Amino acid sequence: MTYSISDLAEEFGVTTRTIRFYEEKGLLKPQRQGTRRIYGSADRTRLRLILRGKRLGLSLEESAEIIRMYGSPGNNRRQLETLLGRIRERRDDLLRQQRDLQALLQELEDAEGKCRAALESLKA
Amino acid sequence: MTYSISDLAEEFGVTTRTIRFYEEKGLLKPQRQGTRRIYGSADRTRLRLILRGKRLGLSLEESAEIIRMYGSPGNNRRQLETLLGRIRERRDDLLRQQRDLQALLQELEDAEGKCRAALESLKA
DNA sequence: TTTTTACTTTACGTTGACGTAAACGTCTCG
DNA sequence: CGAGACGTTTACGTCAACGTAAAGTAAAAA
Repeated sequence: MTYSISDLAEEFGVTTRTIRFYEEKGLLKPQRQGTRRIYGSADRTRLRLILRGKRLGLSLEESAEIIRMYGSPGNNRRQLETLLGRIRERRDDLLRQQRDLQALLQELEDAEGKCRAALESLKA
Repeated sequence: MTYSISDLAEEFGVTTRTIRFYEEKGLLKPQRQGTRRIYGSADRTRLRLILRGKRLGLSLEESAEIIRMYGSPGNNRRQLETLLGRIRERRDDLLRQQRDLQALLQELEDAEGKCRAALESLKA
């Protein structure tokens, strides 16, 4: 399956400018048909990963790094070990983020409770 | 307990410029002692919330809104209902983020596995 | 064949979140 | 009393992540 740039833009709710920008930054490398960009399912997946990273507050550079982590197990030992290190760093960041998120959710729940209580007391 | 601007800066690992910037944007309103800023524990808490929001990828404006949610249950009915709506929107965002995060953690774990396997096969 | 429609490149503009530097007060320690 | 240490305001600079507009190409529809 292949997609045009506006197919992807529409599907993911971003502008074509955004997608071209990601390419400019080396995050996407679609095929060309003449001058036109043709995206395959791999490109589509990468875009999905980028946007997910964005929702998580990652920079494009960080998302790019994570994406590189998947693809290239590489074969050099030292490279593998640094990669393993980076993966663990990222994971620790994410675990901290998970705790932050949990706390924030809890507090929003409390706020909702207070809010509903206030509404109740208005009825009375 | 009270704090100077550099007390807070050091404690939270940010610059004083950052803290002044947050004030400029209306997120903090410390007491003044002459021209000096004096922060209380409420300010400190707000700063903590802002920085947590930042780690979660929230903009300052979004963090500001969430902070306002805690403080002001307000008393007007319509106000309370819109507030309740905003709270739920935010919560839905966060729940989505939680799923994103979980997926990313899973994938990082897989990547770690692949990475370790590659290291093993190098030993052999 | 003309006119849309979709796509392209190039390039300058914008916004959020600060960094950085200058120029100035005010303690407090030696 | 002079020198740091810490604070202040003002203002221009910077970087990421796009937005926006101009000017052109190519294919498809009227």
